Amino acid sequence: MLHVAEAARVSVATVSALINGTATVSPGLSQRIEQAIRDIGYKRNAIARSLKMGTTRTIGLTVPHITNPFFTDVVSVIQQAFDRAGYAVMLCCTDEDLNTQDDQIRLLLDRMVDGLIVARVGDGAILKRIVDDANVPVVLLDRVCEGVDTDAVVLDNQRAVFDAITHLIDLGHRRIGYISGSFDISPMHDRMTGYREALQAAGLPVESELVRFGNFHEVDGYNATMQLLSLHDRPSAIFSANNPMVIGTMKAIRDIGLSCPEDISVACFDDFPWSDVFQPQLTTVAQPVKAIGEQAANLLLDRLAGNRDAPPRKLTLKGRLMIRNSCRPLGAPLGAIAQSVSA
Amino acid sequence: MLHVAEAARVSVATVSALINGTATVSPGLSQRIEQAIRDIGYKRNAIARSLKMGTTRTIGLTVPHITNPFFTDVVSVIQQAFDRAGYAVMLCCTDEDLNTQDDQIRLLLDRMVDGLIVARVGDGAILKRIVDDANVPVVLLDRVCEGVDTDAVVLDNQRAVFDAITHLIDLGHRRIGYISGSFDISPMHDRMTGYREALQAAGLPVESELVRFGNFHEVDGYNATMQLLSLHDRPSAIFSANNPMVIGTMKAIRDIGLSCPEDISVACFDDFPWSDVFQPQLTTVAQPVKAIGEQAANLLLDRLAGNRDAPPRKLTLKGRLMIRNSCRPLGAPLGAIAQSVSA
DNA sequence: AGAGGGCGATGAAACGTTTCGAAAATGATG
DNA sequence: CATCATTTTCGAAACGTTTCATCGCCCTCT
Repeated sequence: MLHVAEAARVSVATVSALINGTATVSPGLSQRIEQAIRDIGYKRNAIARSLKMGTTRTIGLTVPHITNPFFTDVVSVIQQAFDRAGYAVMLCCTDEDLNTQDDQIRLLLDRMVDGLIVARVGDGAILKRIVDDANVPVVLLDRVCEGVDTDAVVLDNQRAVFDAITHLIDLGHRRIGYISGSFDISPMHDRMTGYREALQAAGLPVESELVRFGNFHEVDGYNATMQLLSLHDRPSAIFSANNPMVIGTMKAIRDIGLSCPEDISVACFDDFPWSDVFQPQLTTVAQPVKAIGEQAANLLLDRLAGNRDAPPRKLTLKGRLMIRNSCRPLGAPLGAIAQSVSA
Repeated sequence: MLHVAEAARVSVATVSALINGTATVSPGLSQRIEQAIRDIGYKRNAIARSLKMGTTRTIGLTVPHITNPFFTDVVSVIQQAFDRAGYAVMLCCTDEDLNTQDDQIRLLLDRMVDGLIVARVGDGAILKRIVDDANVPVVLLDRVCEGVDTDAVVLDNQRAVFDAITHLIDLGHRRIGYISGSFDISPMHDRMTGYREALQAAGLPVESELVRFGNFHEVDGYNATMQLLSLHDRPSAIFSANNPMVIGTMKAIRDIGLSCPEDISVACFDDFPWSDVFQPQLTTVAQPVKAIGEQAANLLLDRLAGNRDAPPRKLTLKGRLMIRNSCRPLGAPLGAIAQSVSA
């Protein structure tokens, strides 16, 4: 900018005024300055600007795993929304690890991000402390956190799983295996509650041998399914509480020599693009990923636009049960499967 | 830092020296300063530091679509690598749009990223200009760009497709449909070449009615497949040059009332995690995503470590044909499919 | 014609660091 | 004890912006 000012024989203040439109500058000088900018190929240094202005027009986004298709989609939507608004997005993946998450959030705050969208991991206490003394707005995504009073976008997980399990019960299933992630994040807790309540509402017992825990990865789903399938009285259906784990479930079913849905029905949380072109077509709980991402972005953009003092807003969206042919009616002949399928 | 200095009754220079370890400071002062840092809860402002140092420890990463599983995986690996190295990653998605890409790269450069990893889009001329006068190292990912002489990591696309098409020919297929992305990015060109050469090597004609173009999205694959399937003499196999488009292919096959592999064989570029748990299990060309991501990260990290003058390095990795049951031997009875499957 | 008002341009301070040369303190040596 | 060498500390400039108070100019009004 100094060079531009010299070339145009004006002061840097005038150049700044022209670039930002913060004051009127006469046509003559404007032209000289614009010419100088072109000649020199001047680009404003956003770092210096950030330092002076105290804002970076950059936000931080941390998710557990970008390869989990739910997060892939949400990240994609959020990225687009902020791109439109002229913000850059710094992406971090915590790999479900608490320390990694803390480090990354600190890294982001050091870099003076203007805001944060966090799909948290692990215990909320440290997150709370970090967020409290960071002076930027934070939006919690997918996973809320008691004690951390801030904007959030979540799914009605309990209801969604309730509906899914009820669907299985309606099909005649009585022993329904359930594979959960660990309880220290809210959705896993709520989903489990939905499972339990659906069984109770149907007058069925909640048997602990039918509930297994994993750490969100494919291998965890595999192991859990192996255990369920080797039970003395094995379940006729399995519900997996996230998407990567259901891959493990399908592999376990294949490896043990069973097939879905003939021998065992499967449903899971989170839809994915391939779900209705391959067999079996998985019955899933589809999250409204587009809405989730956009709402999260909007909440943060609203804070960034200056609406700092509004009370925390918590948006709860509804999941949608996508009924396909991976769950068969129990007792009905196999040919009846087709009838239970809806597009 | 000023506050810390005052609290510890030293100069800011001393505080800086202690924090960065750039000079020895006596035990007495060290203790006072550290105490003050704790008391005040001081965090170094990375923006101010960047301005002074001329480095942000942040890199820019642009890909066409993060929802394309190939890019999802590569982004994930790259992100991890830079996270380990203490760098932040700014992610942009160009949506295969040239102008978006230009805007985003400019945005990143304005923010003084230390380096750039680009899976480019469209014409390379503008990219070249941007990269030339940006003074940061650039690594091209997946898609090279003649005229842009810089580090790059790509796949041997030609060979990979050659192998895949040859596999189809070996199975007895003679009319093989091919769905390509547009030619202005190098891999699509090379993949097409592989297709053509495989046919020629087998003494088969290259028929233009069997080659269709799309813009990388599912809907393009759908339309292209519809066209191929309504040909007077329809192909017995279809190869789709990327992953999102093959979903469209499968949907078109389903919608038209055919089934794979009984009526038509399908293979495609890019593997995905579900490929061997659902039916049909797609025969794919798997890219070594982990290696691609890590090599790209390493090339850039090496430049960032100071190795600026080394000549451009171009790494070419090999794809791997994953033979599954979505391609059936022509002429053989259906039962023979199982024999053509390898784990 | 002189005063006042509005507009356009500018100089300089500030944002929070790092760094360099100089000053001060310390220790060793004659 | 004076001198010198060495170590530790510090003041101030610089990074590239934005912003505010000021200044000069021209126009208008009495």
